[in-house]
Amino acid sequence: MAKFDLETIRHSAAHLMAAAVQELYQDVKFDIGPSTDDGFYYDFDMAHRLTPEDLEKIEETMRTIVNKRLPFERMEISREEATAILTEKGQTYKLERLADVPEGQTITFYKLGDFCDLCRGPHVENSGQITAFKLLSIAGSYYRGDEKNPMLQRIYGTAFEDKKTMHDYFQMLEEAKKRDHRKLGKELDLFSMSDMVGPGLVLWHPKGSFVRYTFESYWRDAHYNNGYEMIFTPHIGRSTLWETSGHLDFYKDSMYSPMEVDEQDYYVKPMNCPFHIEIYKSRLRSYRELPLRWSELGTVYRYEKSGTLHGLLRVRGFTQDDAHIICTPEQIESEIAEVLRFSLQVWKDFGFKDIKPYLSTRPAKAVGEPERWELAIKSLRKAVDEIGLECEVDEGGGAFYGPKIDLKIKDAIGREWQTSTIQFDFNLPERFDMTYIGEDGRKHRPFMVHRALLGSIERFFGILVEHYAGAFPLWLAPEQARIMPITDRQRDFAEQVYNDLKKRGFRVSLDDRSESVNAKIKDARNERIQYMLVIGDREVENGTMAVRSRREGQLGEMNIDQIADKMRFEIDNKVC
RNA sequence: GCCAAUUUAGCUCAGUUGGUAGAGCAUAUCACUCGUAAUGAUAAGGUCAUCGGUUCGAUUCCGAUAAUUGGCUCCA
Repeated sequence: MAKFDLETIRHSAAHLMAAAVQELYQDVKFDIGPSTDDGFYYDFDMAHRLTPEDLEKIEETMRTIVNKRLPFERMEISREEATAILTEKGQTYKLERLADVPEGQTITFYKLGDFCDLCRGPHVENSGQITAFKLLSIAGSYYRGDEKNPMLQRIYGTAFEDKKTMHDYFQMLEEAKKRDHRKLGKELDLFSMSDMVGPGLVLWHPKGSFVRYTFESYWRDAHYNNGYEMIFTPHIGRSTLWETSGHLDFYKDSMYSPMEVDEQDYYVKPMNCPFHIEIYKSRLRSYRELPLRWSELGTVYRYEKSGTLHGLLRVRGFTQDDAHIICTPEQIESEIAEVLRFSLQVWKDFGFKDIKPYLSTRPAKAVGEPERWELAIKSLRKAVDEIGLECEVDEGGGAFYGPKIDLKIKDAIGREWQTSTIQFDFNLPERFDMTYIGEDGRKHRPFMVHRALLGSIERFFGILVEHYAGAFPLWLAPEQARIMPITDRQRDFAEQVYNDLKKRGFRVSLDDRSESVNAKIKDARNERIQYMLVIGDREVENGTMAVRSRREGQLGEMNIDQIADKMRFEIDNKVC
């Protein structure tokens, strides 16, 4: 059992780093140096522009401080004293941070060698107890996270209880690097982006498109089977639509500029909702036809700031697996429970087992009647309870237009991704004056819920690639098996096998290149092909093939019915 | 958008302290017919991201632009 918790070690390492930076650059002004989920950082302001080589120097200095085993000394001082010390040292950021400390709270400084810092603590006892640390990167960061403020230089580092744990962490990072969907996307020929087309706009290659086509088909079938209907809506809409929805007031910066047609402004859609609402409003609606569950794989375009784009995970043109549920207050509870259940089923089919819901409730500034909010939140809570998952609650974390549940899923190497979202909207039904005729013959305002299971198709695909490390399960794989005759003598039989498997509906290829078996195996491995069917003289004679599975290794000789049954089982059961 | 770094062949990368470039893989051709992670030979392939400046001369130095990467911010 470690003597100090990880947070304490990391925070102490941040101080250690700050002490080293002070030793090297005398004019440095300090901001804050907290621990994070993966390590720690410290923000500095100084004339010198840090370079990667500086990190080595700083690490070196940190090590000498560690070797000196200097104590972390805690000092309680008065506010006046603290102000005096910080003023004398010219630590302007720290002075502002000091002003944030509430009146009456004890003010503490921690001293490590010559470095003395306003800090709540706690820390390890001495610098010798920080045994495993590494500086990772330099980044810019706005003071207090506000882009109007000056940009400080941030150094990221990490620290662990011991060297072994740190080693494991870096191994995980290595693994993540190997799985990077941008790297695999190129290697496996799945997708690309082009300068000519524009940043954040994805080109889906045939293999990536096949995977997408396959899971979209699954998605459509699943939706029809779960009581949804499909709709299609246009990519552009007149400005009046976006004025009514409020997007032009609140969201204009993220929308592509309008195009003028017949003296009217048309905008490319950043969201599908207004179109779905217009379908709803195309005629008078009765309570008898509710709930309506309308889904669409709707492609939207948002002008994301250039610096935020990241592979498939953050793009400018993407397809939402959108759906809107329009229902009566009485239906809300069961509808929400059903959406949540449906989401979990979908995630399980893709091989994600670790799922965690996050509930966000009413913020201070919100639209909609409080009773509606209450009913909505109650239904969300109840749905989570029924499903039996532990839920984290972010009080006041909802959007101004409604509360929501987000789902976070854990991938194969333990990273969390925010994906599904189930959001109430009390704003758009008002703005568009959506109504239905109730049992009482009068007009009522329906409840509307936005919901995306996969989030964006692009982002979901990126996550899938990383989750499977490029080796798609058989039901999604663009190529399920490759037949490899050893020499030209087996060619006829190999072709026969190829045609037979093809006829049975499998996605197979025939590698009849004039290459060695070794070379063929190597290439198939690199392309993440699940089944390699090697055919030599022996197999021709027996009417079989030597099966090598990516996951299970050598499986020995099998005839065509056996391998077909095996693959069919894996496909039908979505084995991952 | 902001801070920083990067951009050389289809890919992964060397390289030139300023005299227009090189490897491996991939590709093509030929030979080889092979038993579970690379058979060999030959050939082809580059306005060194783009535009401008300095210079006798720029891929190299300087500036701008674009894209990418790591962060910040943003993600009604």
